Parts: sequence; C-alpha cells; structure tokens
Amino acid sequence: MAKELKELTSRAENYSQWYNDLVVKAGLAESSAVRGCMVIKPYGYAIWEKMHDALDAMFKETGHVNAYFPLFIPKSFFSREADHVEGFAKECAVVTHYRLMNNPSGEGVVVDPDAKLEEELIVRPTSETIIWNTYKNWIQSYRDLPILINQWANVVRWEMRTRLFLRTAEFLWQEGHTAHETKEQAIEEADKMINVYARFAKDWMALPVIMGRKTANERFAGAEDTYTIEALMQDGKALQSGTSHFLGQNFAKAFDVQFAGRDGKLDYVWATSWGVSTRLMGALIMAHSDDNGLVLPPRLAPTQVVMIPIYKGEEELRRMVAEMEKVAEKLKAKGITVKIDDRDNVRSGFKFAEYELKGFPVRIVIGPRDLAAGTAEIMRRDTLEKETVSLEGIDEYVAQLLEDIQENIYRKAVTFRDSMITKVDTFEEFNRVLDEKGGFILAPWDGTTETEVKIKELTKATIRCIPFDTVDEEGVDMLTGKPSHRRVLFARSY
RNA sequence: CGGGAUGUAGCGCAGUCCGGUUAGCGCGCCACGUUCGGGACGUGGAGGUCGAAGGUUCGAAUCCUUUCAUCCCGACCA
Repeated sequence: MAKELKELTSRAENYSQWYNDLVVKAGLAESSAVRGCMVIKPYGYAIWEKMHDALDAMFKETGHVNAYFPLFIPKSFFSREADHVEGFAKECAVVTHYRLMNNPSGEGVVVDPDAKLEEELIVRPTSETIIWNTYKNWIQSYRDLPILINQWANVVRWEMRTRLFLRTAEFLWQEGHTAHETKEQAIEEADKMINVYARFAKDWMALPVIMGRKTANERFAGAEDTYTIEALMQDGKALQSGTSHFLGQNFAKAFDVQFAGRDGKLDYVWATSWGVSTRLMGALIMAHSDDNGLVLPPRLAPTQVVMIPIYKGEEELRRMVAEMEKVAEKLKAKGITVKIDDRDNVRSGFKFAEYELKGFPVRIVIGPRDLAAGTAEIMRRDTLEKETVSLEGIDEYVAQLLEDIQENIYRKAVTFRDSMITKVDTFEEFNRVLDEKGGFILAPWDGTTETEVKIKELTKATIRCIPFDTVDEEGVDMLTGKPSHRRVLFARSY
C-alpha cells in the first residue's frame, strides 16, 4: 500500500495527487458515486470523532449547549438577508418535489410532476436563516439572552470543484449561533470562539494558525466582521481552517428579532456564528504527513500505540502476544489506547508499513530477542526513530513519548510555518516569493477592495487575514503606491 | 461551467489506433507447504454484464452516436 503510494507520487511533483492518494490509501475517505460528495471510512471517522469530542468539550466549557435544527430551509428565508443570499445562491441544492413515480414509458422512476412543492426547500448550506427564524420565537426580553447554541450537522454546498475533506458537496461541521443583548457581548463571543479554535488547532491538532480579521471582500455573507484561523500546508498554500463571525444586527433585522431591554425599549438582538468542518481533517493530513503516510498527533490518533510481534511458529506468537498483553494492560491503565496486531497472515514488515501509512504515533515491537532481554523496540512515527527500551517502566516511557511526539509535531509545524512567512515591500518581490517559495507573505496594503481584487487577479494570492497581532506600520502599497498603515497576510490558498 | 484525461476482476493496469477463438498481467483473495527482527516464496484455485444505452457488422472491450461517472487544471467557495 505505502509502496504503491511512494511509487505513484512524490509531494514535490504533484501535491494534490499525493494528498488524494494518501486520503484514500490510508483508509480515511473516498469519493462517492454522488457528485462531489465523499464517503468517510471508519478510520477517518474515528479521527473526526476525536476532533468532535474535544471541540464539543471546549464549547461546553465556554457555556454552550447543543441543539438541532432542520435540514430543509424554505426558500423565502434566504431572501431576507440580501448579502447572505448573494453569497450562497450559486451553490444551493434545491428540493422541488416530494414524490417519485414509475416511469410511464418503461424502466425506472421519474419525478412525479404532480408532486411539486408550493415553495421549494433549500438543503442548508449553513443554518443562520432557519435558526434566526426560530430565535424570533424564543426571544422577548433581555432575560432570554444570551442564547449560546451549537449544532453538529451536515451541510451542502454545490461547489463546482471538490476535493476530499477540503471541499466536498456535503460536509460535516459544527455551527455555533449565539444571540446577545449588546454589541460588545457579541463581539466578545466571536473573539472568544476564534480563540477556542486556535487553541484546539494548537493543543489537539498540533497545528499553528494565524488568527486575524478578514477583509470586507473575504467576509462571510451577512457578517459585519469575520475572524479566521489560517493554517499553512506543506506545499506552501494556506488553508482557512475555521471562522467566527460577528453578525451585528443583520439577521435580527432580517428576521425581526427584537427584545425588550433593561430600559424597556425594544432593540434588535446582536448575533454571532462560528464553525469548523471536516476540512480540519484535510488540514491535519496536509500539515503533518510525510511520504510514509499520515502523521497523526497522539491526542487525535484513534489508537496511539500498535504492538507487533516478531515470531516463528504459533507457540512463539502466543508467547509474544502474552507478553504484549501485559504491556497493553499497563498502557491502558495510563489512559493510552493500544492495539495488538496478532494477525498471522501478513508478515511483520508489512504491518510496519501499514501502521506508518495510517499514522499510528507509536509502534512497539517484541520478538524473541526482546523477550530474552526483557526489552521492546519502540518506534515513534514523527521521526521514525527506533529505540530499545526495558519492559520495566515501559508504560511511563510511552506516556512521555506520546507527549513528546505531540509537542514535536507542533514544533516542527511552527518552525516550518515561521520559515514560510516572508515580509515583502515591492510587487516584484511579492511575485517572486509567491512563485519560488510560497507560504504567507506580509505586505503593505492600501486598504481598498479594489487593490485587493487586482492583486488576486494578477497573482491568485488573496489576503488571508489582517492578523490580530499586526502592528501599525507606515508604508506604501506594493501595487498602487498609495499609503499603507499596516501589513496584511497574503497567500495562495485552498 | 470551460480545458485535459480516464472508465476492462477488490486495487493498479495492458489490450482499443489497425474489429476475429475461451479478454490478459501484477497485487490482493482462497487452499496447502516452506518462511518470518522492515512491504516473503512455491504450487494449485476462485473471481469479468470490458461504466451504461443505442447503432454498424457474419462478428465489437476495440468503430459510430448518446449518456453517466471519476480525476487533474482553471473560474467559484469553508
């Protein structure tokens, strides 16, 4: 499997192909027969579940609760917020009928023309509209606020071009939708949640991200302000990995959600929404993997340790497995997840390659020589380094190793990311860096959408964000020569 | 939606230009044996509506028409 992978592509030649093969061969996902959708296989889903659980816990810690809203949204809801419909109209799946019938002219079935819906239903591309239509009934007074709700769901966006995990027609995500009494509270919420995302990326995915504000041009449809976390992939392209939006009173006004304030006056509710999706799986894969396959951070690996016996004959296999079961018990007692692969139909070397491909963080090998010496061979997936350690205290060794791996993967990603942030001042330099190096580019910008769009047309690079930690810096726009007050973060992106 | 490519066994492919017995190869799978510290080997075996529909022909994986799907590159987007 991994051999095929290596022979087929190297990252330098065709990163897209490499990524795609890796996703398929590692058993994470595959394209479905339905255009642009994907099948997430059990191993891929196990990683998503890990992400889900960690995020869900973080949402609950920050005071949110889960709820669920309908998949179908009446078409008319979309026309309420002008920018919102503008942003999503081109990629909506629409339900027009509710019944099939046998084809009168022969085989198969056709849509029953008599079963046309009075009003079409839109398969949610995001749930702001149906949720705000519901919130209208839930909110009368400031005492009903804030509402801090999250939904785990699937959404559909009929994209022209799809890529496994990164952009599929249907994807899984969570979307938070909150309602607040004041503008300040809503902004604070949006800010809080983008920080939750950044923390999740760092602590769980071992992925450094740059937090910042989107430009007006790149903002979410219907938002007043969009915050983003931007990650860098190994091919030098950026990936928008999560967003949090301050929606102002736009949706409250569109759906007429007013509340009686402390002063007795009616006012519109302030809103936020925020989400991350299965795209994070793509980020995880593209950020850390190597030519041997996936590299999973231990905190997200469905199984952290795999144990593989070396043996001749059944009797020896039994002895190795018996020893491994003892070790496994010790590891489990430390909260470490373990798998013993005692399959007799494939050789050990095959297993080594297979678990490397799947990104198991730690491999423990025990053979007759080890058993005699009271040792085991331990390999860490991130560096592929092997070490022979005593079975005595192996549980502590592995527990520490898993932490080291998590930390090391993160540090490596930070080092790479930092090496791929370039400051440029001229457009020539900007183009050169884009073509020869890639990565993030910090460059002065005159602050106009016009210039931003022009740069995109000329270079395919977009402003990923205006980083939160940017400092005021007087300069001139690299394209127009007009005054610039700060540098912004450019990159080509997925 | 434009450009390019590809659909033949679970996976990867050859055969298609130039139609001709029973459609082939590698991997995987099943059985037995030998192996086993980095992707083993031998022998035997199973597995196919050649993406689909229609047409041409004595005869179609191969030629023609239509259609569906997938991948890559663009435009669009999380």
